[in-house]
Amino acid sequence: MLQLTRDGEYAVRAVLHLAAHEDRVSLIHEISEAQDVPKSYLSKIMQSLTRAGIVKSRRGAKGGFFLARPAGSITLRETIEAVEGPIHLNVCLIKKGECPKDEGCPVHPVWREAQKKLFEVLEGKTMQDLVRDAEAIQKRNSRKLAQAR
Amino acid sequence: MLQLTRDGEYAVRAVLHLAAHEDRVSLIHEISEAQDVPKSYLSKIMQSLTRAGIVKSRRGAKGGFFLARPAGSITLRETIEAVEGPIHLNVCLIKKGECPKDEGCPVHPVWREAQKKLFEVLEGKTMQDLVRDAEAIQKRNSRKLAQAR
DNA sequence: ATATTTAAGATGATTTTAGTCCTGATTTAT
DNA sequence: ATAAATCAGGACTAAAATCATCTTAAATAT
Repeated sequence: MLQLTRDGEYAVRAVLHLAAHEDRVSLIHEISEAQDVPKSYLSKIMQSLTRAGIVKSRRGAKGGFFLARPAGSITLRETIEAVEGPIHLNVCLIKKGECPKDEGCPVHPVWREAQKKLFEVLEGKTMQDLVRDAEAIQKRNSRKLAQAR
Repeated sequence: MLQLTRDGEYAVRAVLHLAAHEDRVSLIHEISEAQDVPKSYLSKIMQSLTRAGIVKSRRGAKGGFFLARPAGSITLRETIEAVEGPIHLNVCLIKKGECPKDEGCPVHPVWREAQKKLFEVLEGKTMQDLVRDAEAIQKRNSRKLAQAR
């Protein structure tokens, strides 16, 4: 459907949560509540993120999740692909031979271009950027609220 | 899966075929063979394209399909959305209220930007452009073939 | 030991995808 | 008038993807 799945959306929310609380570990339960993601489902998402090397986990008491690397080095694209697999806007971009025409198809370069542009946007934002953006939005909203009084 | 479905791919092939043979009507059977699309499936695709006002049809002997408008006025985006419905890279772009955070979400503007970029690419190519591109590729390939001899 | 957490795998309901097939409506040719 | 050619529309289906849930195992802190 040319649309991000829940997997990708939930992964972004989870990593963003960890990025906003980089100083400590976060529990599945906590992330689930704060980010509005079903707990048992989130558990699967976190497993993928761990395997992808984006987050790390510690089991047992005092355990939980935390970023494996600085938030400034984790992009949206990386986070999404960790749970959804590599993004290919059209099957013809997966590899040679997926399209009958393949070379010789005039639409192929258009999809390549579209995907490149998409990647530029998704790679242009790190989790650190997004945490800062969220803070800015927060500040703007509370100022608005103060004015309304 | 953030990927174009067969519907969209087939629609593009079909409209491209009509654009390359704008002087006459094309049969389902013919398009199916030439563009490698299952015949009975293509029938559905053509119905959507007709309803969307991109192609016109005539029934009966000497009937078939043809473009409803000049190929230069039909974009890739339009063709795809005719069969897949409006493109929304993320559910949060469908309308307000689809996302729990909605306003206040720092990721939302990123998706808006990504979608804008995608639309720019898909709207920047008309069916006329693509037919010309295909001809250029054809010419280049036959020149290469001649050199190889 | 025990309580707390994540890891991994099995399972399942619902929706989407990617088709097929049949009947009917329309148009043209004879 | 009738037959032949074509598209229109709807019913149907198999397989895959989506979006979860649940249970058991493993690791860790106290």
